[in-house]
Amino acid sequence: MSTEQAAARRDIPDATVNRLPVYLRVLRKVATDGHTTISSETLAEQSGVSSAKLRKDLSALGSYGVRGVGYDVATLAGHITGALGLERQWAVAIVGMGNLGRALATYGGIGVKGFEIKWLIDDDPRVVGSVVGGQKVVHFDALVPHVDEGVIGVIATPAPSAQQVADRLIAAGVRSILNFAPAVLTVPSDVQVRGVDMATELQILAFREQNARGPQGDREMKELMA
Amino acid sequence: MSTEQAAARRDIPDATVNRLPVYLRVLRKVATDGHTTISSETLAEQSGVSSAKLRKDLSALGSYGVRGVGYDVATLAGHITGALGLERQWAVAIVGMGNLGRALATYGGIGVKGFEIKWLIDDDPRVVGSVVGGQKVVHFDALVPHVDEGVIGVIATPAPSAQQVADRLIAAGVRSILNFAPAVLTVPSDVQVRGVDMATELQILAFREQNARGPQGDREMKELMA
DNA sequence: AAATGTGAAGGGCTTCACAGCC
DNA sequence: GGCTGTGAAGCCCTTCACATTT
Repeated sequence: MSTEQAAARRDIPDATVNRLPVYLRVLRKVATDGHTTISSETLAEQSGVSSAKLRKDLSALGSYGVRGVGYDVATLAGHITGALGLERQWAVAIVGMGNLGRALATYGGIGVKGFEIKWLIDDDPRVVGSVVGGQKVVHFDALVPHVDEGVIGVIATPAPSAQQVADRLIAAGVRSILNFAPAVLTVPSDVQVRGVDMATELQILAFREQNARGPQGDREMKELMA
Repeated sequence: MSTEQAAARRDIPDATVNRLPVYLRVLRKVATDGHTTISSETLAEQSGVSSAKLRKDLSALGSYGVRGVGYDVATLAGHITGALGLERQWAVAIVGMGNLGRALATYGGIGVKGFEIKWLIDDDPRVVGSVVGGQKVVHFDALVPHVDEGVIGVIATPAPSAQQVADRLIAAGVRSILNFAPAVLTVPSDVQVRGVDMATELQILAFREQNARGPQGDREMKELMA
C-alpha cells in the first residue's frame, strides 16, 4: 500500500500535479459545506475542468472512488495530500519584508497543512527585529536549515536583488524557489524555480481578451485578410 | 504588415503565448546591457527554454531573425509587444487594499507598457480616500469603464470576498480577471480567470522536490508559469 | 441506475535534424 | 561558417466512449 502509493506518485503526470492543489482546495470547501461524498461531475465543475480529465487525474493516484456513488471527500483529500507529499512538513523562508513580503507572511491559505513559515528575512537593519504576523524578522545569516529539512525559498524583493537573493538561498542549501520578483533567475540544474509575476499574467490575459477567446469554446472572428 | 501581424496572431499556440512575456523581459534586460542583436541560443538560455522551442515560438510571430546573425533585439521586442496586443492600452483595477493590494499597486514592473493602473478599489470607508502609490483609493462604484476600454480586474482581497468581488467586476463589464485570493471562482464562460496563489505554488514545488525529478532525468528550469 | 476507471483515438507541444539563407 | 526556420517524428495530454462495478 505504501509501495503502491509511492509507485503511483512517481508516475503522476506534470499536468496532473499542477491541478491537484485545486482539487484539494475545492474538497476542503465542499467538506466545510457538510458534504461527505462528491461525484467527478460536481468536483470537476467546481474545479473548472472536465469530468473526464478529473477522473484521469485521480486515477493516477489510485482507485479511490466508488462506482455508482462518487468519491468520499475526506478520503480523497487525504490521498491527494499524501500524493503531494504534504504529510511531511516543509519550511518556508520568505525573503524581503516590503508590502509583498508582509502580505505573503500574513497570508492565510498557507497554514493549512504541510507548510510552516519558519523564517522572515530582510537585510535592512531597520527591519530586522521587527515583528510581522507574530513572527520576528531575521537577518539572512539566520537561515540555517537542518539537514534533510525541506526548505522552500520565497523571493519577495525588488527585481534588482532577486538574483543575488537566489544565489544566497542556494548557497544555504535551498533547492526550491518561488520567485515573485519580475526577473528571470539563473540557477543550477538541480534547483527548481517557479515564477509568479503580475506583469506576465496581465500580458497573457490581455492577449486572450484581445483575441476574444475564453478558456476554450467561443471564438470570435474579426477582420479579414487581403 | 498590420494584416500579417493579425494573421499570425491568430495562430499563436497557447504555450507560446505563455512564454512570450518571458522573452520580452529578457530582451529588455539584454537591451539595457547594450546588446543590439542576440542569437536564439543565448536568448533561450537566459529565458530558461531550449533554443529549438524558442525558434518555434518566434516563428509563430513571423520571420524576424537573420540567418547567420540572430535577432535584432529592439525589432524582436517590438514584434512580441505587438503580438501580445500591448500597443493598445489596458486599464487595470486592483480590488482590495491590504498588504497584497498595496504591493501590487506599487509594483514596478507593470508600468512598462500597455498597462495603466487606473483604479485602486476598497470598500472599507476608512481606506477609501487614502493614497497608495500616489493614487487615490476609490469605492467600487467608481469603477465605470469606458465603452471599448479593455479592463483587467485584479482581486487582492481575502478569500471569502473573492467571489463577490468577481461578480461585481463582471457586472461592471470586466471580462478578464487575475485572482490572487486562494479561492476558486465561478464565472460565465465569456470571462477568463487566471489564478495566482502561493499555497498552490508551494505544493507543486514540494511535490517536485520530494520526487527529486529523478525519473525524467533532471531538466533545467521547467515551466515558469502555470 | 449511476458513476468510476480506462483503453483508444485525437490534438497539441516539444524535440530532432537539416535545409535554407546571410 | 553560422544561425534561423521548419517539416517530421515523438511524446504527452486531453477527450471520447464504454466496460465495469456497486
